[in-house]
Amino acid sequence: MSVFMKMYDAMYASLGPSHWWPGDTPFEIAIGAILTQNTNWKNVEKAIANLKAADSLDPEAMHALSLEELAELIRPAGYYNIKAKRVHNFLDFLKHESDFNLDNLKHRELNSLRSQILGINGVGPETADCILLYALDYPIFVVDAYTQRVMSRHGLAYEGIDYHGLQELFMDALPENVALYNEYHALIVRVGKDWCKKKAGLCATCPLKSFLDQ
DNA sequence: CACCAGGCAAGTA
DNA sequence: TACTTGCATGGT
Repeated sequence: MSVFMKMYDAMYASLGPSHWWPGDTPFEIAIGAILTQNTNWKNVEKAIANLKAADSLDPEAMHALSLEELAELIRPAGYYNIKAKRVHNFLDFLKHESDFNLDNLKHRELNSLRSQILGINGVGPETADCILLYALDYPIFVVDAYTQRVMSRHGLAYEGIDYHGLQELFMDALPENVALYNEYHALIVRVGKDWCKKKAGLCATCPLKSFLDQ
């Protein structure tokens, strides 16, 4: 068995299922992916609650809002002016490419759809991959700052490895499986948040300790 | 008070 | 290509 599967098994055995991505619909998940850029998820929840309360968590309704109105609703998520533009850019894309229906994107080939989504101003590799995996069920591995930190801190990747380098590491080693990619990323985030923090510490109780000691 | 949070684009050299 | 900076609220 590969190191990557052993790592997964160690985290899953210790932490159990993560139930990601939180969100009632694929659309809510996609919007959440943009709102959570460099931002605590708790703040995103407040923004999403505001959108729901305003009956605006809907592609057409949200697209009809002015940037000012949108910014005000998503204010708790931080960077609200720039995120209002980013969300609107994504909604423009949805309008023109899928008639405001995310499901209409699902028949497309992964790599070409990924390129198109990356073409949206404000959607970079992580956000695009979150949308593809968590909202559209494509088999793409999501990398983030936690992945970078957890892997390099444990000597499983060199410092400075870039997004796609890290992504290839996982995707070359793992079977192409949406449920596996989904849970794996979620587990890494949980380990990153609770044990492998920026300011070191807590390694003694880290779920990866037993796996690494072998 | 400082630091961090499920990034990205634009500017600079 | 490889850095640096702006964007901003809310929790610890």
